[in-house]
Amino acid sequence: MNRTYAGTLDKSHAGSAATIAGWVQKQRDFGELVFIDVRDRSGIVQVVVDRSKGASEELLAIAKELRSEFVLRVAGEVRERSESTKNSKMPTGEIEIVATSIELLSRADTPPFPVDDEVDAAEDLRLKYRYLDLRRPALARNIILRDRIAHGVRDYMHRQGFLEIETPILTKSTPEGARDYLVPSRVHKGTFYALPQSPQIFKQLLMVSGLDRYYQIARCFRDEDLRRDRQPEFTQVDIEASFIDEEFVFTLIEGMFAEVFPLAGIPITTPFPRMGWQEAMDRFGIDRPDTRFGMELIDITAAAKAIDFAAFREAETVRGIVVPRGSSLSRRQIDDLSEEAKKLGASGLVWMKFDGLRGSSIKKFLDDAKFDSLRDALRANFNDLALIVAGKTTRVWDVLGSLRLKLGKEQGLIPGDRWDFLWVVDFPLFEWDEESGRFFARHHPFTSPRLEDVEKIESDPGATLARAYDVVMNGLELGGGSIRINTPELQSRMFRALGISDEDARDRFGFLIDAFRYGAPPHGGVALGFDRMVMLMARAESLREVIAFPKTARAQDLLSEAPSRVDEKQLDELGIALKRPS
RNA sequence: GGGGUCGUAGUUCAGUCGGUUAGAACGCUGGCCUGUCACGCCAGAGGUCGCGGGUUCGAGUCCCGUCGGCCCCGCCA
Repeated sequence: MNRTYAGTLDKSHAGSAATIAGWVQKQRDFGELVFIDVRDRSGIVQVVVDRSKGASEELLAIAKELRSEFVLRVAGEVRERSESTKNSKMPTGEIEIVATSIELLSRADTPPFPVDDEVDAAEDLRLKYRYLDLRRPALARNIILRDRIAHGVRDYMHRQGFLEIETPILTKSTPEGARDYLVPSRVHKGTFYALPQSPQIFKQLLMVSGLDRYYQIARCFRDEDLRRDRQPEFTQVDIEASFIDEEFVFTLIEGMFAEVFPLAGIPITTPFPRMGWQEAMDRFGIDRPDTRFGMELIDITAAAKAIDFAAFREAETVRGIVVPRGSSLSRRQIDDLSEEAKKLGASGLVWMKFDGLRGSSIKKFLDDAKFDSLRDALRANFNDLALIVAGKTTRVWDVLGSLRLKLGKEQGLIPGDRWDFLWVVDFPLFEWDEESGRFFARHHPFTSPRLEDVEKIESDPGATLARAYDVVMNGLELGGGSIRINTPELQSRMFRALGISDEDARDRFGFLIDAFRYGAPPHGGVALGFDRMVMLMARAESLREVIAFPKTARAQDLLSEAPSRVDEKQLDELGIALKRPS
């Protein structure tokens, strides 16, 4: 049976026979004349049954019986419509199929919501009936795009000589990092597998194995709370290669993006600009800067210290952002920003308006000369608004970085059709954690320090730079990676610096440390957030729009109703007793 | 864990200051209709106002609790 996709038909098929199969989008009954819009994954085409043009009584009877979402197969002849009946709103609007036979394959209950791009049904309903939601062309298009991108990635990686290798899903829990999803072992009662947060250790082992160039479109699991761009199970394009350096990774990824992003009409210019972590923080207050607009952070510590204002005098740094034409913001709006700043940890937010009135929240500390000196330091123009935060540098980065993004969106400063790709490099190797009073690995504990920084691991950990890199687009982290440590000696020093005892390290990563004793090549890699890539390319607002069966904000699958209770018998077999049976 | 917001017919929503029988549109059911594509016309069915409790003569509306969707903070090496 030669089936054609409905959406692919056009004038060039006029006069030829065609068979389509799909769902009834809409039936319009005129008595002796019936139109049926038939939908399949490619689109919609109009079928016509016309008694006056020779359609049989039986055919008409079937056509009249059709309801939304009935499944049918239609055979007929493609015909160009007369000029007056063409529909320019439909891609197939110039033609229709004159049915010679209609086979009713399946009836359907009235759907709980209309299967139509126009209608915004409640999200929980859409998730419960996901199979219906996926019939909607807009959503189906995203899933189809996802396939194209995955295929593009595989094709590219294969040509670059990479092997697609699967790694275990049932693996070992390695605390530190995200919370693990655990799977109890039946054979070894009281023990648990963990689902992988990423295939990190396995891909490094594959390098020790000499397989040399690995990639995988890998499912990863993290038991943390969700966001619109975070699902508990998600997909990474995971990559690792031996005998390579940073430049290899940059070129590889730029080449991949140059192939894949144009599939969604997004232009790619390579090579991507690079920015040091320090510069990113100083200019944008964040390690994944959105470079599509200005309003950068400006250091005004020198000018601010000249003012007799305690919060400035005592601060480690004083920095500000200048909102173009922001002097029109109301007191209320500025108060909201102030509150936002406090929520982010600022002790206060100083504002200055550069209109004729020279308004400021610290006006009583400012004479005209000092007001102007701050204005000059901020390089502000007439009618601009400055927002200034003083305090610890990391805190100031945080607050101003967030306010910058918020204002950029609200003030419409972000140009719509721009795609700013960027490498962020020279990350610090460690990050100081106030709470526990120790250093953490910023990326992960296998990341190599820069060669010239190796001695700082012990002498000045905070100043040690890593051979790590992130690829960022429009302020979104698309992926990150590093060149890894490949000697047991350096790895041990790293663990010690992190306060992980030899015993601990043995227990958690012993197999990797062991492996490194048997000849580990220099290697490194990167992991890309595949769902996020698809989301960007689909111009979707949420990851849920690009995953076939996503979970809710509370990590449930409303379709299958997972997670769910299990039989007492199943728990017994696993040697598990619930603490609070209910 | 915290904050915000939403929850009324199958769907999307309206519902005034707490007051009589809870409405609209779409959808659905039946009928008519030959060029529609948001078809049109006629008739009709359809409600646990998320759930539980409270205040009140009286609650969709007020109060408390709870459940669920979404967004944000924390969290996500």
